[in-house]
Amino acid sequence: MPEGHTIHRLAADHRDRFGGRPVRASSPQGKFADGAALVDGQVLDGAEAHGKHLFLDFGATGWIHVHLGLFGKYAHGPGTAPPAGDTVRLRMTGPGGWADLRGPTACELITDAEKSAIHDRLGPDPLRADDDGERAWARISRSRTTVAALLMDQKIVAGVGNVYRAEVLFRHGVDPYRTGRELRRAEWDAVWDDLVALMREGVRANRIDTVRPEHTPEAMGRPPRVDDHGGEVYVYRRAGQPCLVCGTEVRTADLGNRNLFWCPRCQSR
DNA sequence: GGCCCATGTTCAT
DNA sequence: TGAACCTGGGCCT
Repeated sequence: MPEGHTIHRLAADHRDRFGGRPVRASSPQGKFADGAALVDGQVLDGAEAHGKHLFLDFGATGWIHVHLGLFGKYAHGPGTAPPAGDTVRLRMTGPGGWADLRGPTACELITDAEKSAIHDRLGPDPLRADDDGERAWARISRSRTTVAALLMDQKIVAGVGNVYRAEVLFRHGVDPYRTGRELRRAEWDAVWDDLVALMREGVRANRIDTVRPEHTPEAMGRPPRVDDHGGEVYVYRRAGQPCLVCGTEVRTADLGNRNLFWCPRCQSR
């Protein structure tokens, strides 16, 4: 489920649900038992996200660093937690409710220095207020790598995943196989600004919607489509379906072991 | 029950 | 470039 918007949303959810008060922490599955024990009873001072990394601030005790990876999921709610089962890596509870973490790639207690090292290897994040696209452009504009690959590289831009990659390139008519150095400055600026807007909306709605009102199936006089991943999108996982804008079949290809989706007509050189 | 797939990353070769 | 890791849903038998 996770691209950057999910993680920023989780940070806000943690602040709202647990912030400023002691939490109970445990690891029903056992793999984070030591870390959970250290944090148990401590006050959650804050939560922040950088790209797809979540950091829970426990002051002098350190930070819990969570990365959901491809399979990780959070479930949370008010009141009493449901039965944990044997896959909950981390359970936090407090007066505001509960949160269960399953299947993460990373769930570890880290120091300030270790946290800094993570920030240092991440590029600017469209969802972090102080970040901008300059550092990303400096690398993109020199690169012979495809724009599609560059957008997924967390050292270049933090937080973009397979859905936002496909969708933002579609929205700007950029052929995913163009190289970074073939991208014009104005195109990158527009892509970055759009990522900021799309991902902010993603945090708000807690899903990825990218289709402009004038391109919805209804507005285009086409039959309605159903997305199986919760948002309304142009090309992501729509291989073989007609492009919402031009009707050409959406294409897919393997790029670096991930599925790429694009419209060969709307996104031509 | 088994198999495939998925909005991800790291490490070994 | 490929394998490994982590979980769950959908679809097949």
